Amino acid sequence: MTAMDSDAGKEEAGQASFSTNFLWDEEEALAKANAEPENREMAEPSIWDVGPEDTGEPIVARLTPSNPASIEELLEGLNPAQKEATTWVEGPLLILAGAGSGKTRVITHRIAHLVRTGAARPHEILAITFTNKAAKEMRERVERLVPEKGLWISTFHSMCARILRREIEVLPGFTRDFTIYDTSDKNQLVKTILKEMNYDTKRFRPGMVSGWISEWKNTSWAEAGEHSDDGQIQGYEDEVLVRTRRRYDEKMRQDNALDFDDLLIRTLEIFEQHPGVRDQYARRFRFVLVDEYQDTNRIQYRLTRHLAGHHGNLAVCGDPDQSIYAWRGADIRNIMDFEQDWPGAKTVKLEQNYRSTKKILRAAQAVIANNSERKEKDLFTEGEEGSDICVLECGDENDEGDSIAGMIHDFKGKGYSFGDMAILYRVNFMQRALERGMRFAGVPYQIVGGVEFYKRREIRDLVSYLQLIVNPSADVACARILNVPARGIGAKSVEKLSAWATDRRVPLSRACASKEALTNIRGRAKNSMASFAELLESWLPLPDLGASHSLRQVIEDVGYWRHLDNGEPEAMTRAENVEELMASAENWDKEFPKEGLRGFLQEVSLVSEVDGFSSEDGQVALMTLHAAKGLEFPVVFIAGLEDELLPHANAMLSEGGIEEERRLMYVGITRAREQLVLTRAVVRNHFGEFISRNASRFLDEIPPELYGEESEVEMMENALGSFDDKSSNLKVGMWVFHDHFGSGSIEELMGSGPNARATVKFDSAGRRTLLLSYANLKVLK
DNA sequence: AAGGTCTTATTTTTT
DNA sequence: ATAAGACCTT
Repeated sequence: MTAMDSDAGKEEAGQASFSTNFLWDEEEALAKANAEPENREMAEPSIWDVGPEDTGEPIVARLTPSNPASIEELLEGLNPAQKEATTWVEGPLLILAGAGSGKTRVITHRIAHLVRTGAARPHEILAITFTNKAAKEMRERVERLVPEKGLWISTFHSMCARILRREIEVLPGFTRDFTIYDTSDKNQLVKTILKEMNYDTKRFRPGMVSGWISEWKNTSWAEAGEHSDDGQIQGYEDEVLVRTRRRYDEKMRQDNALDFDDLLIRTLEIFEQHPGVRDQYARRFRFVLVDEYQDTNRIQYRLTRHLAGHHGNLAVCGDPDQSIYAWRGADIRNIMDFEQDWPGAKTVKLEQNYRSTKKILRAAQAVIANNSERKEKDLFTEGEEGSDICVLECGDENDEGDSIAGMIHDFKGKGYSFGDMAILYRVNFMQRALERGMRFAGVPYQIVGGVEFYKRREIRDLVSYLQLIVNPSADVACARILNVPARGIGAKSVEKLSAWATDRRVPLSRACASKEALTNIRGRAKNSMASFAELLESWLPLPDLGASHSLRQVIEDVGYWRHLDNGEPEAMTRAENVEELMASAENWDKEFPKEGLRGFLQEVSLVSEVDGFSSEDGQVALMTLHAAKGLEFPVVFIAGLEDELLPHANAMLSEGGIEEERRLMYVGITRAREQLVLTRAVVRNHFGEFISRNASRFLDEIPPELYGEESEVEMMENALGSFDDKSSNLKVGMWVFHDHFGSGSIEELMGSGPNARATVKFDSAGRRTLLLSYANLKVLK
């Protein structure tokens, strides 16, 4: 409480010092921190605990390597640049790490070096990664070098969630039992609000509005704060958006809920309004590391600033050429301007690539060289020349899947294992056809990301129950399961209940327990709501009894098994998923017995399935190019190399869009160690329509001498086979009929054999280019 | 209130 | 092509 009280009058000061001078006045900060006695009770250590405070002794005084030999050993096998980055102790450090240059190795060794030299105790180190998977991997690798526990290795989001669990109660309305709303919870809430405010949900689609809210938070809020849109509402659309957003924020507070953006924003708010709280963390983390720094946004930048600004012991690591999240607010300036931002910064470039063959690296560099705004770097490898890059031109998306599966079997025969290979693609919908190809050819595969486990209906239902148990204000969760399993509570009844609750600013779950709220509701719905309230009441002790106990209780009390056993074909899978959730809850209780249900829910909200990916499973990995960041595979396929797919059509609309797509291509190519296969489909089924597209411009950017001769051959072989040559009897100017597009005239004929295409001007469907083997055109004379 | 059929939008990328 | 939503019937 002391922190809050003494900070109350410092709001202005906190803001001012932020905008004028980022680096804190050290003495002032320390004096402030020391004036606030630490009176938080430290219960038994748990993963959320902040741990012992820094004693304030200078770092140099600590440099007492207990075992110089162990440091020698640590640095063995590092190249000079890697060694330099590893052993740099104090002050800002920028590590510009090209793809495959041993970046993770440097980070983990750097952490080990800090600990082994005595410069830092493990709990004084904060390492931030981009995904939970990367965090997990880094933790494992560090643990091999530093057995001590207590390091914080997490994503920005997990770190903030963790801080907020302790600190959020300084913000009015929130309690530490807050719920994390994910994207679909958020969409659900936005939709409810749009309806409540009588806006047209067709014109203002919930997904689009919540996207806008997110963008607003990461730009306007980040620049100008809470009131940045005051007085500048222009036109109806603006008004709808702004009013919806305000209601959304209000509702989030009522629900005691935070979305992904809020996790960062609220933490920042606390840091800025309550410097005392911030100081505790800033003093504790004497060394801060941020990985994938090129993909951090302005809010994350400011958080970093708050944590490391005091001592300046900040090491960031990244590669501007791999910045692929500008669409999500990542700001390349963070890394580009690092040296100006942090005076006296040391810069180390890691330019030796240890991953890919010469040919693969050359291809990657040839592509990325087409980007204009770059920080020059000279990536090189002493590795082998390697195999040619293979380009496969396929008939359609199924053909693409089959061809890739075929090549996977070929590679398997050449000594690669399935787990050595990955198929990357730009958009998730491509997954389906590729999956089909794998299944057809008996290739074992795993999808990384995509439709996530926690998004499945049965999982969401049960998680919603648990969320509601911990946080009775979580209306989105409540609305979701009020009638699951079916209890006879229909839309009309929910509407009445929620109107009553909204009027009184009372959570839905409490409304169920109110006689008054139920007066207008009759029959079965009324009874069900009342007994639902009783059920909730009976669950009050659950949060302290562990995740798996809670889950089992819920399943039993609501008869969830019976609900699942409804004769649907998916019933089995759903039951299996529930079993899996049970298993992960049990596992959680075993691993973190102190965390209980609350910790489990946090884990569930922040950990995606990408994080569960393991390369040792002997399965081919299927994932988007974005999900592949940070990974490497001996064999990489990149599918869908078509213009408007990669680069994606939508990306071309925004400034710098093409360049970001090119970086995405670069990321894809540089995932490959030995073999790279690029595929494209001439025709692709989109929304049930066949459309043909040109080869990606990025293919032309790879020097032809890197392609093998076999590329062309494979192309023909794959495209041949099943199709007859139907081009012979067609001529320009002929009238033809197409089953889908109707009648039209041939404007142009291209290619031959299986690749023969015709551009037809249809009477109603416009001009289209069709692959003749598929189009089945009938001549009308 | 629940279950069926018809219409409609859906596809960038993710913590 | 599919899934969610609207709309209709029981």
